[in-house]
Amino acid sequence: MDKFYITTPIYYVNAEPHIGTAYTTIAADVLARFYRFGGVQTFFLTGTDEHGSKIERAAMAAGKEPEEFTREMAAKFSFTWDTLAIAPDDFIRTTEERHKTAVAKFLKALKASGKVYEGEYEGLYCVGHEAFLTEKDLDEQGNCPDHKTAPEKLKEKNWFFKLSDYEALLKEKIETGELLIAPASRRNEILSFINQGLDDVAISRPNVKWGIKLPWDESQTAYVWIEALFNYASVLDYPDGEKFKQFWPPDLHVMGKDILRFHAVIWPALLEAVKMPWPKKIFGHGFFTIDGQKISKSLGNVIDPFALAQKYGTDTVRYFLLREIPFGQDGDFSIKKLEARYDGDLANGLGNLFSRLTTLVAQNLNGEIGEIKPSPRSLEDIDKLVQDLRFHEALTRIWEEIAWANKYIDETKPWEKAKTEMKLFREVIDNLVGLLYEIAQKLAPFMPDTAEKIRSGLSTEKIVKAEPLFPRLEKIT
RNA sequence: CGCGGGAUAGAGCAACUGGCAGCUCGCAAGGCUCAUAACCUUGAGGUUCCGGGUUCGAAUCCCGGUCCCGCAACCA
Repeated sequence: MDKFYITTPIYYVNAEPHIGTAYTTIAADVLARFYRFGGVQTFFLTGTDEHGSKIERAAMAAGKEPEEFTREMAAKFSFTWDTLAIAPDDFIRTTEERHKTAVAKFLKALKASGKVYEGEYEGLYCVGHEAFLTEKDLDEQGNCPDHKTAPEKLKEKNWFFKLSDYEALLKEKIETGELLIAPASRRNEILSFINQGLDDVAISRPNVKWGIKLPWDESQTAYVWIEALFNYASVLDYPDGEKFKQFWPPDLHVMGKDILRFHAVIWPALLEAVKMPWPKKIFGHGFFTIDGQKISKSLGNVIDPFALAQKYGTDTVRYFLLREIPFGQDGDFSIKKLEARYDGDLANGLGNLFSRLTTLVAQNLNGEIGEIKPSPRSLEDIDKLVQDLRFHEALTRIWEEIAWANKYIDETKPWEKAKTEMKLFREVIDNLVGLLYEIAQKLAPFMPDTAEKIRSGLSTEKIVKAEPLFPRLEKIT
């Protein structure tokens, strides 16, 4: 592989970052770091989606102009990713000029493809919202839940994209694996969705002001989804930029399963229309429940990833999310589980092992070990697991090695050998240092800070007894 | 017959293409003293939701059922 272009979705700024968006972004960051360490030219993108009537309304509710509101929200996302040690190569906002100009070029190309036509959309229009609602939005009486009024049936003029023309092509490319959709259950879901028949989609709105105007019809703005998807190309300076030439197409789009359809159906069809290569792989991960309950604002169980990282540490949050839940499946989040992982895996496991080893070296070798010897254990299989996005298995493998090391220490009793058989003691220590150093390397994409502490702790001239990597929770709470 | 996921030890979960049913926590007994009251060993604990079928062999594949949960595109 000569390059790796990975993206998260751009997050809609009508809500603050939560545990779900953090999960997606951490997973993408782990992969980006993994490939970067492996010497692959890597481009990792995240960002914010800032147009649409919902944003207008959210800004109004906050008593702010959309520009100010979106700027503040984007900063909040960026800051949160920073505290989670997420290091994207770029952060795009759809209100930026570079995005708007790229989208305008894309829309022109789309129009020129002949796949766009004028039509009418009929839907349930709420006067209070000045927007269309879907049946799902309505309350039990069929009224708008916010305004308590019945929506009107209204027709509006839209521009449509002939998505229906791409049914056969989409099906073929997904079936042959030219477009990979993972995990397999999600792929099946998309295929059966396509088999039900695709309707054309509206790509514009006549009544939404906060958006990007259609180049050929300034009375309409581009529908946010259509425009937002294109961020993946606009960030690379589509169509002529150097980055575009180097990194297009995306190697992997990571996202929650809720928005897989947009990425696996509409997005490739749009690209086909303007003759752009398709992304290679699209992965839809699962959802969280919190203590077994669905995440919802009204239940008040929304988890703030920033606060979580503050309290438990960035690496703890990164580790927990990817270790606890098999990537691709739904899972449950709870503080209790996080603390159990912290105590069991991080403090008692990795942290304690590091303490044992550094103390042995400091006490018996005056902290001097010379060159770090190769690991006696092979950890090669872990790379493959990470490439396959099987993060929880990769971490399980690493912890098997930690367990092996603890057992090895107990069986070889180096504290006894240090008194009698110095040569054997050295051998045991060399093995342990070599292994732990390699563990740190495998761990680096997941827990960059911890990995660095271990590596630097072992590669100094004089090793000293380490400070606990993961202090006991009762001491930090 | 809208689509999908789940049901495995007291709890929480794992087991890619069928091959001795595992992990963590908890519980019981023992060991160790290098280590963050950490670590190691052993043990108890299972009808893998139910009923059929395929197979030398099924948690895994097929058929039928029960219960729980999510999603249902112009809602990002």
